[in-house]
Amino acid sequence: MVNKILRLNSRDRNILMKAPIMASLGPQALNRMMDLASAVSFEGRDILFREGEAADVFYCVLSGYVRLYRLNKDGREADIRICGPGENFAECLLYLGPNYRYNAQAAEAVTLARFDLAKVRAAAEQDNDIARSIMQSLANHLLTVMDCVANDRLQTAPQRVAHYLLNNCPKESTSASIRLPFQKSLLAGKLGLAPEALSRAFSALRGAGVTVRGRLIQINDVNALRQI
Amino acid sequence: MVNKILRLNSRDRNILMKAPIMASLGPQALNRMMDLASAVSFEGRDILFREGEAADVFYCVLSGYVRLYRLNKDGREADIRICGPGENFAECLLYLGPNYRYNAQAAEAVTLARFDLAKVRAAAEQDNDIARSIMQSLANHLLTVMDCVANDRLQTAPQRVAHYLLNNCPKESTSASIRLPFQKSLLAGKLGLAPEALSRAFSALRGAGVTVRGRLIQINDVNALRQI
DNA sequence: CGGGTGCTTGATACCGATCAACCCACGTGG
DNA sequence: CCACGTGGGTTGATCGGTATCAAGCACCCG
Repeated sequence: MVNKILRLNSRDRNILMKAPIMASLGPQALNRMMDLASAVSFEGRDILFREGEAADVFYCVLSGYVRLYRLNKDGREADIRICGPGENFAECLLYLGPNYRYNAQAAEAVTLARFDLAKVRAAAEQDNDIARSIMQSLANHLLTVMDCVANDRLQTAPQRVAHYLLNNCPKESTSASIRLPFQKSLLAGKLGLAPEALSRAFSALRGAGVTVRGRLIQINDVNALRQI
Repeated sequence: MVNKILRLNSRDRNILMKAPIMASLGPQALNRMMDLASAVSFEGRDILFREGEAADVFYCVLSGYVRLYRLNKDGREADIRICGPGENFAECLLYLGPNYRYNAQAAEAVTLARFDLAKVRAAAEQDNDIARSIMQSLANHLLTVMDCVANDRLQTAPQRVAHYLLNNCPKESTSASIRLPFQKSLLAGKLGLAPEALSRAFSALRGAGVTVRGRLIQINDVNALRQI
């Protein structure tokens, strides 16, 4: 497992500064947070941490994708969230219990910024900018996950896929083409589907003008998708 | 619709001070927040607000239960969260867009504490205690809703019910009896089930020593429930 | 060429939603 | 006191959607 902890190189620093949790900070809060960040990378399938382990750091993705998921006692997995570049996770532990509450796995090779929970907690106490940025992040994640619950409970597989596509194509366009940023099996998990169900959902959407070849998705009629 | 806005009476003040979002505050932060609170009550089935409406206040439940839910375009409803006494909701809008993101309905007669979003936001900027308390609340809700996603995706109806019962009976007990604090149909929604499915799940749990009469639930063997 | 891996397709089983009927407790009014 | 209506809950029958299992396919890379 390749996960040496390093200072951030200048390219990673640039990426990190554009991440939402950093971008809204004033200059000195930004410096303070950047000083707390270290870099770490993992290979695909590496486990970053497991549910129940002692939590001492939270992460912000610089490149690649990370899967947050739970296991039931039979060993079945359910994805809770997929985190891509600029997204942070486990920051909710800043003010909660001492253990991780889900598993995190690299879906591919990833580089991450690492933040010591205790140090960021201390920084947030002293700098309102940092506290505000954390609250924004928490509030955003909360709404995202609430959306997820509502979608799971209200939408069928083709509707979830249509919804995902609409959220990932330019607004106000009549047609669009999208390149998935990750494997279809990952998208399936994100949408709460088995890979087979995602495949069938794409077939069902062919009738609505959706063409799939590999990671490329052609949408002929965006409005037709909205009717699904 | 009975929803006159009043100063809190002394009984409501006592309840509110014990709510998690207030209980962790130091004395002057507590006073500051108590001064911002006003009281409002609704009858069962009243709508507190709808998705998309301009959001100017968030709430803390003093008595009764509130349903947060979404609609799909066919008008079907899906509950996102059920809030009981001491719980607050819509506080995530403190640092987000100007509109409510879900509907809120009184499941029965309720009394609520009302907080002006802008005033609390200003208070949080000045008082770290308040900011910390909000972060704790957000982090808690985030984990709760994440649990909800994982449970929806991993558990069958009887498992969800068993899980709910276990979370609501004293730890380390061999048997227990529970009185549901609300209607079964509300529990069904909370667990992402149709009322009929909840009813069937209870029947299925009879084999595991669960007896239901009205709102009273007898659990003969807590450990048997854990095996479900 | 051979063997992965990711994806698709088909057959089947299961779970829960839905619809409909019924039950029961309760309150109301004749 | 009883007829009636209402609301919450249960039960049964059916349907639809998705998981699961199994087989086959396409592509990449050694």
